[in-house]
Amino acid sequence: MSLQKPKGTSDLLPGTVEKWQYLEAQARDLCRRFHYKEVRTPIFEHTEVFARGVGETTDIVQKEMYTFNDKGDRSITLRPEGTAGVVRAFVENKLYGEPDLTKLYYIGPMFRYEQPQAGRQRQFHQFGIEAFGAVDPSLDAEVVALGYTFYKELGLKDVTVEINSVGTPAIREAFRSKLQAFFAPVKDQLCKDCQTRFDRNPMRLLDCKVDQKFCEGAPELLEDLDEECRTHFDAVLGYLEAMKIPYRINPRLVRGLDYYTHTAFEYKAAGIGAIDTIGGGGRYNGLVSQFGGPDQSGVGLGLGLERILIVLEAQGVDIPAPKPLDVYLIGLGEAAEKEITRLVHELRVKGVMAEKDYQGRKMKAQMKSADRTNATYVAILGDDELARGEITVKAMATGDQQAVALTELADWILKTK
RNA sequence: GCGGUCGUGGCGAAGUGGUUAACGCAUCGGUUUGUGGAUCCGACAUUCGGGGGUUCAAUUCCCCUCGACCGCCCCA
Repeated sequence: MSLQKPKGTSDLLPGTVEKWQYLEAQARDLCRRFHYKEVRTPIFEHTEVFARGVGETTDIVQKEMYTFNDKGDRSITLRPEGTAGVVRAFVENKLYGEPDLTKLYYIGPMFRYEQPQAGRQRQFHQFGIEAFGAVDPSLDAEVVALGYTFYKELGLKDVTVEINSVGTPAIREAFRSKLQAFFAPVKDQLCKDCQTRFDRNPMRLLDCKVDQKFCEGAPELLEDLDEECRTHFDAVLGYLEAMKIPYRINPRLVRGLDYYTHTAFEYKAAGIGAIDTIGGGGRYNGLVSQFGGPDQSGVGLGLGLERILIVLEAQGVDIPAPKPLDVYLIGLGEAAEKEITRLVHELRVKGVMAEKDYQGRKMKAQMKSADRTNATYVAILGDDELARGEITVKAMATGDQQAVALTELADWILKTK
């Protein structure tokens, strides 16, 4: 069948969207308290934004972007991550001119052309934040803390924060050569992937699962940090401790995006098959100027919403159920059914969640329907009630029934809620 | 991009080279001419992801394709 959703995408149907709405509501409230404001940037950008922003050598840019030419022959790319677009918007709109820090958040879809698997889709969703304008390590810590708090408040258990300092581009460059020198003698013995990593991204060698035996005694980036980096990193850790955010230093943590400087971190949790990263972020001090803005710094994070949902499910954490239907109206006979159509509208306008039958089904079927819908009340209107200007209201949980004046039904229901 | 498993009604799931494709759940109707969550009875796939091939005959065998799930690379 050709009329199916593109590979790696999904339809979020009723029953599931409520969970998304809950996640989004939690994220918005969290950001309100941390004083981050929402920003909505385009879902597609000029390819340059990501190619230059994320880094030409990254996997994202090299093989995962949804890129196409539009009718004006411009190269357009569906955003594979959130930071580059937000930085672009920050610079383009000259938000750096504001007297205070710019603290932004976004929630929305991202796109990467990859083979789907557990916790990985071609269209997925991220909740992310970006804070511009301060190099203060307390801001790094705040960003880490916000993500951690988000997980905590959702009820996620056993989330680990891994953190590292990736220094400055100059330090990384030097470290890169040092690593290559270290691995050069055994280069031929490395796995196929590592042979290519050797040239492209030697820091990834340290992460390799098969070549761990060659990693012993390898140089560590943390040891090569200069005074400034070291001080910054220690300060970040100090603030995390002050906020009681547990963390684990992972000296081999490298992120898949080129723009990070100083702080880099990831959140990990079990339960998504082979994948354990549920979010990550870091500081990016050169990115704003690279986009043509002033020399302002930034820190941010991105959290995968699908992955959170998977882990919540795996851990058996309940998400609050949406409110049930207030009342299901049943009309018996032509006159009563007509009145029900008017009444259901009146109730809705007055703020009651109300539903009725549209298929001329028997009363029994309508009762079943009301039961299935989890309606709090069923209101039954027949000729006799209609004549008296009343309606029979039944509480589904207890089975209790009573007559309520038609004119007072809305208030009666609202009062009992 | 590469590798593995799989694709039967709304859902779950059996099945076989051959005249009517089990069963369970759900749904609808009846048992109960105005009362749900129980019982019993009945109804419900010209069709087995799509295309092509082999065959007298294919849902069952072969090829291609699309998709799902899982894994590698990498990440959310």
